[in-house]
Amino acid sequence: MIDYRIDRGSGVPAYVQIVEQTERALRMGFLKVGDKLPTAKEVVAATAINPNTVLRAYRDLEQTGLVELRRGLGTFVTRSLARPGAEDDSPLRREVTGWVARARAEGLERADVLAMVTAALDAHDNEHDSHPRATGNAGRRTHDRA
Amino acid sequence: MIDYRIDRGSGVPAYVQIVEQTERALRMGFLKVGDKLPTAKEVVAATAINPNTVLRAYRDLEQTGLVELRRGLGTFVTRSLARPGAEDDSPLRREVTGWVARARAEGLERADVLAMVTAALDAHDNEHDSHPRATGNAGRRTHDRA
Amino acid sequence: MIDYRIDRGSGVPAYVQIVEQTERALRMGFLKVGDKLPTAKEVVAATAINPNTVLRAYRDLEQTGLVELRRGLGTFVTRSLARPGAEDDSPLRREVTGWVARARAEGLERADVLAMVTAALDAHDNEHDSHPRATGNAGRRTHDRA
Amino acid sequence: MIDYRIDRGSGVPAYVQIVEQTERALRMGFLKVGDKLPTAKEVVAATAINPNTVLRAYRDLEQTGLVELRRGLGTFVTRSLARPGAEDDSPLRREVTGWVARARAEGLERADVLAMVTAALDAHDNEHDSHPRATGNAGRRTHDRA
DNA sequence: GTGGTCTAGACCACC
DNA sequence: GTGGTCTAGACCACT
Repeated sequence: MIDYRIDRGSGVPAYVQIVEQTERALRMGFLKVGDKLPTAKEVVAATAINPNTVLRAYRDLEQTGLVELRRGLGTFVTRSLARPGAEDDSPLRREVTGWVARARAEGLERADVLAMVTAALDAHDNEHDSHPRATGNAGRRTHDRA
Repeated sequence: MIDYRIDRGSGVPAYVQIVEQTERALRMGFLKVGDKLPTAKEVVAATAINPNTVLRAYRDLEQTGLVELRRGLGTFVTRSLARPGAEDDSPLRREVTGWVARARAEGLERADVLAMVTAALDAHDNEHDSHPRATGNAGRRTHDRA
Repeated sequence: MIDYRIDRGSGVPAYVQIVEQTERALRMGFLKVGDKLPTAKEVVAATAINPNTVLRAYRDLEQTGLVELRRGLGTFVTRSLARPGAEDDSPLRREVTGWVARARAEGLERADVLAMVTAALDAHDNEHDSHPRATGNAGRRTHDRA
Repeated sequence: MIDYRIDRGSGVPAYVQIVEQTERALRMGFLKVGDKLPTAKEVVAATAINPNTVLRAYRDLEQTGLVELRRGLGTFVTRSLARPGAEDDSPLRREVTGWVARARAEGLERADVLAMVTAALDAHDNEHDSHPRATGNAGRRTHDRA
């Protein structure tokens, strides 16, 4: 069961954080079609945010076609975002796991690690083709934050 | 000169995006002590957001001691967040550059790449001690988003 | 300026009524691209529903790409649903105007008139082709109520 | 036998859709006094909604005096809403049938057709006296949606 | 007991 | 002054 972590004080709305974390779990295959999301009540118990805020996030996810809210039953995944190449045992996964371990061992913080990857993405996308970007973290569209 | 990219429609407040991007540039050494940030006017011209929003972000950065607003002159970096190990020509940088290129070549999107790194960070931090986290993207503190 | 009428006690959520009425106005060309919707405050003054309920409806319309919410400015139409054949002076419009007048003159209520049209639509769609329906008023998809 | 079509995702409660469709069938004479409504079980089989939801709708219809629930026997129509002028072979019916066919032939969708009629009703009722309305779809009273 | 709507009011983001 | 988020709590729809 996905376990949301809300960073109050990050300036990012709580419902956006839930949407982002859910999408990330879908991309990684941690959540699969048919899986049940925690009930609003469970999220409230775990995060101390308001049930309405959770429902707002779930409604957003429903409108993008990723989940389905079934009254009386719960909220269920209806679409996967899993990518070939991102599986748990793929070469890319194994490589990034090692790289992250080395970076952490060198004393880099979580934010440093993410900054390096973002910079690498920016550089790559600027050199190759279509959609260049300079320093931005902003997605080309909504939900491009990871 | 840093070039902000604002993703309207991501749900993340514009001023937060500016702060995040600035901190990322500081971590990567793209911005150094003494460097001048673009004026609010320049940012407005480039992003079509309101000057007050830019100033709000700069004020936040000033309060965390990263920049200094000098009236009539501009906004200047006063503190670096650069890390040894994250330099442009460090092994870690070279490795991540290659890894990102391979991931992109396999068809993974920007969001997939960031999701994989976040998952690797979560896994690492869960196994090794201090700051465990499960699925969260949220930083331990404010501004830990990359 | 569109003038929403909320039927409390119809069982239909207020925000759905706002969405339906807005879409209808778009189909009829009463609202055009660039037009401003009333502010939440104005709707509240006119209908005595809560501002959050209005915003919920506007958010829904935004997510279907019909309007854009601009903070500090208001809510604006971004896409038309106008159909050739439904213009104010089209033959179809003139015919239906006359027909409605005759129906009303014969003592039929508003609900009778709409029931007749719905029945005619059902009969037509059942005979011709693809998507038959019997008695339903329900749309093939969301927002098919008029 | 009336055949309910529930549009899940329209935002309109299922029991309201059943009530609306039943009233429409009564107005059109598709259901007559003494006719039996489908059992909750039959509706469930056809629509995949919960039996309690069907019963809730039938109870509403009973309270408005349109049907009678006879335990062990079923639900029966006790009052007609049929209107002279709305019969199957009336001039008005023939006219609207032709008009609908032309509208559909011109490529108008179901929702366009209903929007045009609603607009015509609004215009008519605004000009002629008693019950003016501008853009609304809402009925003067409960259950005035067609 | 699930999700869903609505209300009320406080505070924030943006123009 | 606009829309936006979040909270709190009441009541409803549905399984």
